[in-house]
Amino acid sequence: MLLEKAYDPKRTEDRIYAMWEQSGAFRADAHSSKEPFTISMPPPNATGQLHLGHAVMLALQDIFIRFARMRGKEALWVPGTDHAAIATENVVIRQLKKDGMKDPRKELGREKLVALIADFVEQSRGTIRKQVRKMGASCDWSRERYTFEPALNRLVNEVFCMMHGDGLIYRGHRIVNWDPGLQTTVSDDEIAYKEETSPYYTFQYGPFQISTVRPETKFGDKYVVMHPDDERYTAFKHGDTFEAEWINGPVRATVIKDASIDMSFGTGVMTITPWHSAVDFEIAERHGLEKEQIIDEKGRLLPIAGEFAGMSIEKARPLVVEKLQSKILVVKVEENYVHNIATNSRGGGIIEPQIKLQWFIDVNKECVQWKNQTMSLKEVMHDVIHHGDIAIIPERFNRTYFHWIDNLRDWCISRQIWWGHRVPVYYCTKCAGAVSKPGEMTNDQFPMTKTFVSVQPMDRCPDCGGPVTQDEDTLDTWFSSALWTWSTLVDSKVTEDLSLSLEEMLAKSPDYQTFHPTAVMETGYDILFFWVARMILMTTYATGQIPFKTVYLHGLIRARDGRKMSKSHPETMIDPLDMIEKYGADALRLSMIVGQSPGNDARLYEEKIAGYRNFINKLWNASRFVLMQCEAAGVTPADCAMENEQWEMDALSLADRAILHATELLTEDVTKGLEEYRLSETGERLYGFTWDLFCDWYLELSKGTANTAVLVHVLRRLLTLLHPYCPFVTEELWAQVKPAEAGSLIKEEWPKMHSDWKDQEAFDQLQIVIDVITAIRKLRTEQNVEPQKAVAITIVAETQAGLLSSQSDHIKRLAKVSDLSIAVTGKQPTESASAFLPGIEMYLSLAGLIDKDKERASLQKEQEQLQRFVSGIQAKLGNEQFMSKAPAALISEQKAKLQEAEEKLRKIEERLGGLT
RNA sequence: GGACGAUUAGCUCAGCUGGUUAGAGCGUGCGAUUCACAUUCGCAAGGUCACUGGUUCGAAUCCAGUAUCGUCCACCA
Repeated sequence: MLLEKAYDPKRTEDRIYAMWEQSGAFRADAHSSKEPFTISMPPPNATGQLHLGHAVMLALQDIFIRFARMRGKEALWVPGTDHAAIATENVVIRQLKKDGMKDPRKELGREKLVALIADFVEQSRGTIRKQVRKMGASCDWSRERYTFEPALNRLVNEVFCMMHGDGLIYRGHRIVNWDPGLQTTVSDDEIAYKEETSPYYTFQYGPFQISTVRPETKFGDKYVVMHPDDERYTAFKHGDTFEAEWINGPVRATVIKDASIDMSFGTGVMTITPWHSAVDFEIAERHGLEKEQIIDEKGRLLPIAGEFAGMSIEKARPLVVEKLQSKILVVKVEENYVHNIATNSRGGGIIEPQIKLQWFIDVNKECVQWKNQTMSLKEVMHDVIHHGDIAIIPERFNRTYFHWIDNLRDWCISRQIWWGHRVPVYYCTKCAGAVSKPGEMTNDQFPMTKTFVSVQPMDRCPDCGGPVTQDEDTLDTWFSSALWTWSTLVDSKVTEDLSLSLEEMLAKSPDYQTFHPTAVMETGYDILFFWVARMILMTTYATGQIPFKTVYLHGLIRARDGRKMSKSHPETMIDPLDMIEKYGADALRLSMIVGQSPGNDARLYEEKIAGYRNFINKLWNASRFVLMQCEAAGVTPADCAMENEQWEMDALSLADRAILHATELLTEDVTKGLEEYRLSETGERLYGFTWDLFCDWYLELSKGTANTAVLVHVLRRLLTLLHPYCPFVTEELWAQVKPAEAGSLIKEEWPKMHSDWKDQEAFDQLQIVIDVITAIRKLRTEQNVEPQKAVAITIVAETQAGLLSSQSDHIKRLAKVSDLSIAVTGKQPTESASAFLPGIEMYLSLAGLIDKDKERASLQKEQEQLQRFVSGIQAKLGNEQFMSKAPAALISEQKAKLQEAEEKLRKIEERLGGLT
């Protein structure tokens, strides 16, 4: 069957994908005796659209998993989606508001809103599934998971209870990042600082001058803080009080000395607002100072603001300044003060720090058993990277990771949104006022409540039988994502049995037993902290295992000009689905892999994708050529079985022996490259081999003298090696050339080396033939010989005459030579132009038409290059230090090169002398 | 303020543990259209490897510093 002239991915990809899926090729077996190899797919948001970030991750992981599968491992790639708590709730609420609802949370209530979001997710989840398939991802769909499914909820609750029991989870009044717009807390890592220019005010505050960009928070300020060593203020002692005229009348203020104050900044004095600033909060905690709330959760001023109460901060700010001005307390205003404001990276709302009662994970408490020691979560996280249990690629991210751990504060895990795993904690309404566990509450300004932490829903207080209420908060979405590598491997059925402990559930889950820890976690470096670090934290704690052995961090895909692709600049956006439609998934995959090194950003643009589309088409046409050769020879490709035939290497042509040798080398390089996760380099190697050696030389050389067995063998090998990179086209072509007994390529075994087929000498000899042909072509072009015109060539080659004679047909055909004479010795024919290779002289005879100027120019250029080279080597060899210190092999190599170059130079100079 | 990365051909990038006459793709110039492919083929032009020092027999590669760009972290009231 003859192939179409050009490859059409649209007629191939969906069909091939369906074939793979139906054949069960993606499915892994927990009871297999093969070595397991697992990847957990970072779950895309359930409501999302596939973007380039997903595309690159799918391409990389698919290469890893296909390679592992072909190498005979039990390869499992677990797909899934994320409920993306804040993001998803936002999307739905925004839509409801668009549809006319004023306050969806209030109007619908918790249950109805959550049900609506669940419906929405259910509907849109199918989109991403389809899109993942479009990329060719060979993941095991029978094991698809969802971060918010009941089984995972059970595990989330279980881990929460364990951690609470170990005192690693506590509830406390702490300063948190509050987003007044979204009405929820945000973790430290989700804060993005934005530069802003605002007026900067300096006020008189008693005997001091204090500065701020936020006058509206200053109502409750009654502490002035300065550095204990600040000589300007030695007159003031810690604890001194004084009276100051302030916004709403006189206040009594206290002097606090604290070493955290930067003396060189401004006046070196500041007032503090502990309720609305993390730094101030810490100072207040250190000195046991009072804290007062000034701004409410909606961002409005509280009664403490007096006449300003109820106003939004934006509205109050100028009015407060006005009032201070009227009291002549404004010392100066700097209009264009540049500072950073904290915003929520999801949604962009301005963050207003607040003291709130929240749930935290204690990262410093030493109570985790790890490697027979008791450590804190921080220490475990540090240990597994430090001791190489987990390797990060590229390694430099270790430093970033350690730095992050060093600065890590307790993780606030509660969120005041409804879409997510609910905090599994219950409060007795009757036992209110009683203290449940000592140390559970950290701030005794607030009343205590009897608290129960429970995996199973509770409705009665076990102590008094009174009614209980559940905690209103949900958990940070990363809490459940942090369990992903193993929670997805726990048998869903097992989680329904509430009598089982976590340990028992793990023991009863064959998938977990077989496939965890996973082999490699592949994700973008931008979520190293959010996710990778937290998986390490939670998984080591909960299961006693590391979640993965290798972390492969890919870079960001940027627009052609290096900018981040963003919705605000639609012209920079590349939609992977459009690109698949236009160029095919294989081309898109290659364009994102080759030229992209781990941890580094890479630019993508359409021409690049088109370039790889061309490559795919090249491969297609090479296969088409091989099939045509088989047809012409009356051979069925399926019957070709190089491996089973006893080939006498000597019976093969030079080109055959050389390509077999090169194919073995290629196989070695690709295998090693993929083992070492060097995907870009390996992709380039395959590209170059296919196009330059196989197509441009071997196929050309085989025209007229095709050895179909070798052709088919090399093509098969090439398809196999390329399959992880471009699975669709290779699978499609495989069907045409595969051995009769073979199945689909996805299940094919990775090639084994055949050292018998190595023949370095043949390869080197072919290289000489290639060089001769190229040199003749160059001579032709230089001498303006018309492409169709056949020429006469004389070759004088002392040692290689035999080789070149044996290949004279190839030289004649590929260099368009009609009259080729090859001799061991001889003189330059008259009326000819010359070119030289080591030990080989080539003369193009062209009676009366030789352009001597061009020949001279060409030879002179080469002469110059050679002279530079020769003098470079001579200097080296004349250097005693070099001769005594350089390795012997290098010296003899240099000597040989020198001799070769000198000889060639002599020939060129001889000829140049004859030209003048 | 701290850390990390980048700087190699017009553009986008390779170049692993120091020894190459520094590579690729795209683009450019010239030429080619029966016989796998114009999504093609042939030939060519194009680089003092950001700069300054150092280590070394030898540096694009290792070290130090400088400059420019980028990213992350911290955040100053």
